[in-house]
Amino acid sequence: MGRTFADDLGFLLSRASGVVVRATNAALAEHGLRVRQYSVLALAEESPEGLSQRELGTVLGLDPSQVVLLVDELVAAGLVERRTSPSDRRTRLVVATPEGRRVREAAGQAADAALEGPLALLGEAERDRLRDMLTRVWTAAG
Amino acid sequence: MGRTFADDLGFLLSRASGVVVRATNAALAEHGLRVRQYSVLALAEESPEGLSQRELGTVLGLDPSQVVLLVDELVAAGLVERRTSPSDRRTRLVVATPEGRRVREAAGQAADAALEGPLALLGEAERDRLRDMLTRVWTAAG
DNA sequence: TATTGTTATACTCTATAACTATA
DNA sequence: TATAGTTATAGAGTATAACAATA
Repeated sequence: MGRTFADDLGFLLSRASGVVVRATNAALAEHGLRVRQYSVLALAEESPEGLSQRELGTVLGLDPSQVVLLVDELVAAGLVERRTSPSDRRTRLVVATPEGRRVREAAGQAADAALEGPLALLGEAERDRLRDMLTRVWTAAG
Repeated sequence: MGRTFADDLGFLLSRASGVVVRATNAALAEHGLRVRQYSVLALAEESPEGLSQRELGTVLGLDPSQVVLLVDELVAAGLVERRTSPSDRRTRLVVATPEGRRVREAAGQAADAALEGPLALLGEAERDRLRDMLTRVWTAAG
């Protein structure tokens, strides 16, 4: 079929990811965040009771030790707090603070706007298909 | 529309890229390569006259200074060589050696096989659509 | 002057192992 | 014995700036 390296889906995925992460980091900079921190904040903010660090790592595809450092940074910035789970004292629930919720809202809008550049050539239906396919890549890999 | 962070295309792209890069790196390890080095080798191997480092950086989305280091490593491994362009002595053409061509072939098969895990849930037609969309993301960002 | 490649440096991200506290 | 979190460390990836050689 005459496939060349330019058709390699692994390459295309990592290159597209690169441009999107760069654009998002640039947009998040004015909010004092980077994508990885923002992803932790966003997930915490969407879960009123908070998520355990283990759950965060599982969803994000990060090692638990990386989650610790990201949460440390967000705690230092006053955007999330660690609460010991009432049902299991090993578990630390990560919960967004009021300030964290404000920052997530503002940073989220900046990140969404920054995404419009790289996604400009994709219609809404295509974006839905892309979401679906990328989710299935994650599912198959797990 | 009730969008949550799990729908964020930036997040989905970077997470999918992560699993694919990890799987590919694991498969390339026995060939003494990592994905970035492999990508340079593959592009050089496909172009008999070689590509300039500038071209490599442009296609791969890498800074020229990063290309220098990757080519250094491939040269040290005997997989590519630098040739001064006859038409412009500033330009160094990166050309695969015979050994580089052999390694690219074997490593390419290993990388392709490793991709089948993460891509297992995508049919051939979907993969074509995914290639197309990811290429347009790159185009729009450039 | 502009472009190609190079060197240097700092920072971020990733991978791994060892350890603690709780279960 | 297993799980959640933590600490430490090394290696890989990314971002910038300054510079030499050539155009």
